[in-house]
Amino acid sequence: MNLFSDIRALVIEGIEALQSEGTLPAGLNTDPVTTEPPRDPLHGDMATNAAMVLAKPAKAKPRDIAEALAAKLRTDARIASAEVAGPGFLNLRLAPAVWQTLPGAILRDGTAYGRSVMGQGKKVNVEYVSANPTGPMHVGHARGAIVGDAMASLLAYAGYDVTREYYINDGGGQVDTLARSVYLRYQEAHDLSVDWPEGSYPGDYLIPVGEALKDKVGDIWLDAPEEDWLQEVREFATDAMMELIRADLAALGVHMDHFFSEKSLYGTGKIETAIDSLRAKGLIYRGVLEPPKGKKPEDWEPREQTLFKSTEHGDDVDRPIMKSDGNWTYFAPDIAYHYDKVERGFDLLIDIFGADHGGYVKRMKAAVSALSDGRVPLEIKLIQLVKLFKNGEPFKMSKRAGTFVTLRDLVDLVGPDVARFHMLTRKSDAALDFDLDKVVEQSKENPVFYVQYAHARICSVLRKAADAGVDVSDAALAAADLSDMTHPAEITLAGKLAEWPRLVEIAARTQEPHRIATYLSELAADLHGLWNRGNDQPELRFVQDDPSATQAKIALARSVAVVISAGLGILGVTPVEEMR
RNA sequence: GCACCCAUAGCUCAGCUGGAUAGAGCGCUGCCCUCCGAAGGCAGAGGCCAGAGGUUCGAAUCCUCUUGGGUGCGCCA
Repeated sequence: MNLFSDIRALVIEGIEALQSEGTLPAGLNTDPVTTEPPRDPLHGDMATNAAMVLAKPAKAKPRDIAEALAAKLRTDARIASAEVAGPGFLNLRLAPAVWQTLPGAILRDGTAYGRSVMGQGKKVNVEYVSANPTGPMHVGHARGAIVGDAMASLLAYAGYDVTREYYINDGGGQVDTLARSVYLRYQEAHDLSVDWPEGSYPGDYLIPVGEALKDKVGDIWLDAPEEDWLQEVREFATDAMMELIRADLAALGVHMDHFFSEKSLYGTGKIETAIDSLRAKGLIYRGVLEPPKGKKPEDWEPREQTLFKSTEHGDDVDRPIMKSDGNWTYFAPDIAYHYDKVERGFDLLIDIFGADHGGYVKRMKAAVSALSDGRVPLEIKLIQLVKLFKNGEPFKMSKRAGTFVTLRDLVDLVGPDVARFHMLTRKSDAALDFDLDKVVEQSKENPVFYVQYAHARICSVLRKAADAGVDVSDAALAAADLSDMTHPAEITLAGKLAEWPRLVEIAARTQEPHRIATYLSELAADLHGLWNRGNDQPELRFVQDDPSATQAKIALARSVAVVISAGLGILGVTPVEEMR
């Protein structure tokens, strides 16, 4: 059920009728024809641009087309009025009956109202978080995790076949550093005093890992050379870190379908296969790069290395894939990983990166373009940083002062629902302010509360009506007679509900889950607006003296609750039934 | 130096594959609380959409340039 596409279909029918009677020429492309909510409600319920986009190909004046189309549309029972306005807009007002049937339709569909088939079951891989397994995740990771997770849910709701994936960077030198740090904690667990070299990970979170290692192997590695223990400690340490990370993600409500290990690419020929695929396309060569301009390359010396000709696929310079010591650069396994994704048959790849990886976008897109011969698009979303505040003051994070805020701290302080909703209130390519106190405040300026409150209010009304003996089951409400639902405030609210399926498609197409949060805030505002009118106008209250009148009023309210539930479901936020 | 991202009300930000008189919250001004939940409500003032060109019937939206801010730029991932 999508009122906007229903009416659009009606508009297209009208255009076809005009074509068959010769008023409009045949063969017009109607794809650009849209039906959308008018900016000003005074213009009507819905507007179409049909006359304006058809004017040029039909070689006719927009207003003439609009008049002819209006005459056709007026014959349909669903159209109460059709007026030409401005440069050629056709403003439509829908018959009250159309609005009156909407809540029932929503209640029959439940939270599936708004689902779309837009994605056509296409396979999408959303890779997000992918934090290094060297320690607990911080607040910045939280935003990427939340945006990625909501993106995945949104695309699934819009009809895509979604896989949520995490790439574990467990193959590089940093995990050696991690292993050495754990080894030091292991020595400490045996009451040895140790020195922490530059660049190690001295965080407290490795103390229990060192203890656990001691419990597992005793003292066998205490005096052993590094080559004896490095490999095993590395595995032990990354396993421990991934356990930590999985638990943190679970606390946020994030659950991956698949964890992909970088290490699994080494020694298995997978990197070589991927690089060979590029070599077969003539994109791998030995060469010398120019030094970057502007930056002072103090120890720059021209050096021949193995390069990927990423400039063939839109990058600015070619990129090295092998270090001078013969090892792969970090880029090589990344190529192999994306090659694997392409081989797994995904139709669309989405990577969620931190903004500090912006310089990496072009080369990664170039790699996927080359590997898939341009068949598989790679979309990369950069997540801007989160600025933490506490009571209006910037909150300085410092490991030394003990004020470093981890993802787990964040969840413990504000809860997963508040964290998730607030992180999704801004588009992800803009920086976000997160005030640890204000996000839990219960006031209108806090959208998390405002939306939750709307849902709770509706639940409260349902409880009240049920206490009065009214049947408030969705089945009963869906069958209620809404022919008295005519007040503008009620129609406005129904109009907002009608926008939901359309908004889902816009959000999915633009891959911007924050639009869901924005919409929910608007919907909540309309609900509260109707509620407040009930203060002055008793006929607008949801609970009436007459049970059947109450059912009619509540059907509208309940359908708002259903859409809020659906929207919050995409965002991964629990709709609450009571506020305390 | 180059690349990418950002710039909308005093503040924080929405703004639909280009559409009509650019919206919300906060703050400000004025009214309102016996009323389904005042955890507020209604109304008002407040804009050169950073600037300049261009494309278009039509531009906050697309293109070019300029300015201001962020991020990144060969053997770290």
